[in-house]
This record gives sequence, structure tokens and C-alpha cells, in this order.
Amino acid sequence: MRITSSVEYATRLMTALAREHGNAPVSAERLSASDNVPVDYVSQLLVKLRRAGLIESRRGSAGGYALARPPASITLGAVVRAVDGEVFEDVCGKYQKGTKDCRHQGDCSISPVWKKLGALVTQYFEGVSLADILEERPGRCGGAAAAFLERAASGERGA
Amino acid sequence: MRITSSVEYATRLMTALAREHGNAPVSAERLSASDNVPVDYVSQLLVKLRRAGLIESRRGSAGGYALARPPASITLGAVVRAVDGEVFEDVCGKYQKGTKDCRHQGDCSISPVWKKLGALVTQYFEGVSLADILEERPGRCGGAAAAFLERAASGERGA
DNA sequence: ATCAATCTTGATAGAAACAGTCAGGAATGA
DNA sequence: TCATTCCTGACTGTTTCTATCAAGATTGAT
Repeated sequence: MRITSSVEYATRLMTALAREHGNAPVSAERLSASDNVPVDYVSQLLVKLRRAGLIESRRGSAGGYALARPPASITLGAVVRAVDGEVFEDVCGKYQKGTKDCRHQGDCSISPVWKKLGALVTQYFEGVSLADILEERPGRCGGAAAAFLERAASGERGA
Repeated sequence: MRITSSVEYATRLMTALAREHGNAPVSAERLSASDNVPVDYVSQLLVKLRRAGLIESRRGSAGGYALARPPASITLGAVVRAVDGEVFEDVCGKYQKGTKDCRHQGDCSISPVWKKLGALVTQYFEGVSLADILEERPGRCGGAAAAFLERAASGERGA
């Protein structure tokens, strides 16, 4: 498993915009330069983010993009859904139970494993906000999964 | 994010072999039929699983594949690593810090977010064994991430 | 020895997803 | 009127994933 470039880029774009929250709109050109990502590609992602209602755009000479809501109220989950459609695609869920050509039919003790994983990942993404990222506290947000991570991390350190 | 077919197939193969643990080896042909996956593709996956030391093979008329260790001692993590190389590919880790053309350079408040996610996912995979899957208790294994999931699940149900 | 069953290996090919590019158009503000 | 900037959609190249194929090596049975 891995994070796609689109998600990576989109997260960086949103973080950059969060940093400018309250100021004048930022142009795609500037965002592209600061994130070192092709401007055309950036524009494509920005469109998706706008359509998802996460950012607002303004055309014209002083135009650009700005966050539609405060950083604390925008989660990573929302960003990922905006560009990728869903946070975690369930293999088993793709086919109706028994119908179509789902290959699991007789043997689905595995399905719950993927479902749990999906829940875990989704919960993590929903628990991280742009504000959390700005303050570099990726795990110290509201989500239960993140809370677990904090506990696990301190436990691993042995103290 | 999603689970790849290879991982899905490999997991099902290993589960099938776990069910036959202690009995005679199972041929690729039979595994293919029971899992409804092309036999050539199955063979390819089985080779990877063997090279990773998770299963053993025997050629000849009564040949086939068998688990190299008891189901309880083989984790999903090991299976995934065998076919995919790693459980979770870190976007940021791909480039040396500052060298190459990692695009994150100036702006890596995001990196910890992916790292935490990777840790979470990896820990989950390591906590699920083939024995757990056979007994359909995907979250009730030793791993801390899974333990968290159990708690979260019962909490969500409200009781 | 011979034969059939089975695994082994590497090459190859098709399909899908991903990443990135391009061009023409529409709105905005100076 | 004009430069700036966003808008839209089509397009292309690359990589990864999935699957197939063919020739060879090993084993056990006869």
C-alpha cells in the first residue's frame, strides 16, 4: 500500500493554503512554485478541491485560491476523498454478496480483515486536520485511531 | 488506498494452506480451482511465498505446497511483504533527506502524518495471523492496533 | 528406463491506473 | 482593451498490475 502522488500533492497544497488562511488568494502559479509541482497538474488538483467545496477560487488579475473553511475544520480525509474519491477502497465491497464474479464467495473469512483495516485507515484520516498538520502534531488530534497511535508510540519508546 | 489483487490472492492462498496444515501438500492446480484464480498467476505468487520462506514446495506426482510453519506463527504482514515487498511504502522515505529530487524539502510538516499512518497499518498487519483469519477474529489478535480496533468497534456500537 | 505430474523460471503482453501536458475559452480587475 | 488568472476537457506517456506462455527440471510410480 502507498499514498498516491495526487494525495501527497493535494495535502501539500491544502497545507500551503492553510498557512495563508485569512490573507489574499494564492495563484496556482505560486502554489506550483512553492510545492515544486507542475502548474498544470496543480490546477487539476485545485479544481477537484474546489468542486469538493474545500477551497474557493477567484479569477482575474488578483485571483487565486483560498481555503473555504478554517484549517481546523478541514480533515485529511476530506482532502483525500476530494482527489481520490475514497480513502480506502474495499476489495470485497466491490461486488454484491454472491452476485457478479466476486471471487471470494465460499471463503470469506478474510473480508473482515480488510474491512477492519479500512476502518482504521479512514478513522485516522478523519482525525487529522490541516491545523494539526501546521502545528506538526499528526497524531494528537481528535480521532481515536490517532489517540491510539500516541499511546503506542510512547509505549514503544519504553518510558 | 487499496489492497492489491496480489495481496488479496496471496492471503487467500495462505489461508487455504493453513486450513490444510498437517495434511499432504496441495497442488497449484487445486489452489487455483478453489480460489478461482488463474493457475499461472497462482504459481507466480506461490514462488514468492516460497522464496520468503513461508511455504515449502515439493515437485513430482504427489507434489504441491504446504505451510512452512504453523498458521499462528505466520502474520499477514509477512504475506504482504512476500508478494509486495513492503506493507506500506513511505512517500517521503523514497529520497534521502535533502538529496535527490524529493519535492518536500522546505515543507515537511506532512511527513510525520504519513509515517504515523504507515506505522498504524504495519502494526495492524503484523498483528493478524493466519490462525486468526481461520477463526474469523480479524481484530482479536495480539497486535495493539487490532486491540484498539476492538475497543473502537464496541465503542461505536454505543453499548 | 520411462512417463506423467508437478514445480521453476523468465519472457512477454494486455489492461488499468497514474502522472503530466496542452490548448482553447471565460471571467475579472486595471 | 488588455493582461492575468481560472476553467474545462481531451490527450499522451509511463509505470504498475495482472495475467499468459513456453521450455526446463525434479519427483514418484510403473
